[in-house]
Amino acid sequence: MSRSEFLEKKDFVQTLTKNQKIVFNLLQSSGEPLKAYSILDSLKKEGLKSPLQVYRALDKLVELGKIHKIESQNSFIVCNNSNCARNTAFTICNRCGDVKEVKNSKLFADVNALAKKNRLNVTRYNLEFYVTCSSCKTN
Amino acid sequence: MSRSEFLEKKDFVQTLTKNQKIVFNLLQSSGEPLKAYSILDSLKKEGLKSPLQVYRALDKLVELGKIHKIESQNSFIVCNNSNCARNTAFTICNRCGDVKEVKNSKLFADVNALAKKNRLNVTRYNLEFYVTCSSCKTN
DNA sequence: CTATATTTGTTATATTATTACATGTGTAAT
DNA sequence: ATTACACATGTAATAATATAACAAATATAG
Repeated sequence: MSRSEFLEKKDFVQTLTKNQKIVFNLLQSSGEPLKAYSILDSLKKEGLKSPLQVYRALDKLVELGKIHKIESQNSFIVCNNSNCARNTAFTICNRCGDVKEVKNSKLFADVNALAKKNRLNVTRYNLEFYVTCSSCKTN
Repeated sequence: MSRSEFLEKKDFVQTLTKNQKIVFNLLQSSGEPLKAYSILDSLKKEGLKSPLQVYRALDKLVELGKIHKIESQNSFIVCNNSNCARNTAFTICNRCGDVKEVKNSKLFADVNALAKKNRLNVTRYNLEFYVTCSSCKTN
């Protein structure tokens, strides 16, 4: 069994590689979305030197479903929703850009139902809600 | 009344400026998503010289709701759905990248209802369905 | 052990997007 | 008509985001 075959099996504990780990840890400790080059800057002290090292780790983490890319911001955030199946739903503040992953798993089921109802053969979806976040609303 | 005030009124026929027109016409005649620099290349003969000219036109057209940006592809496509209210829903083929705007207006209402149900104060949303398109499926 | 898959390192370069500043053009109010 | 303002345009430079190409190191399966 090749590594890639192994990784496709369902119940395994993914062993991240060195670079994947340090990128993932940074994203996790940050909690908010980070951009590739800001990750690179932060991880210079850990020995990362080139954008490609970061992008490779990010790509793999996205593939594994451990992080998500927020397309409209070119940023990356730790997955908050263990059942997401790589589906993503975010609220993004129009004003300050603050991003939160929508956790409500009913929503995910509902969107899947919508897709089915519309006969879309969907493998995955990404839903971005643009909002005015509560702290921006009061100011 | 300033131009911007005028433009905010509901029933007006937007007069696009020169650059906005030629960018919009290209997108319309293309029918498929185009990228900014490919638009620039195509419009060199019309006198466009710099990326900024294209980006400025694109920004305004997006703002007017006449085109949409497909975030995950950095591409732009003419709006197909006169009632979209700047909401967007696309299918994007995993394999060939082919993009189609979802026209079904019931879907838009349903997503809005979902947002309301989840108490998200949504001004606009973007929904990207990743699919395997029919022509990729057969090949 | 060794063949293979995967990860890493490194340099260079491609692609996407914005800043900054000067100039032109249409419209409104005086 | 003249001034003032908003908006649009032109242009050069540069920033930000992402990938290609290739060599070397490391892990895993057989």
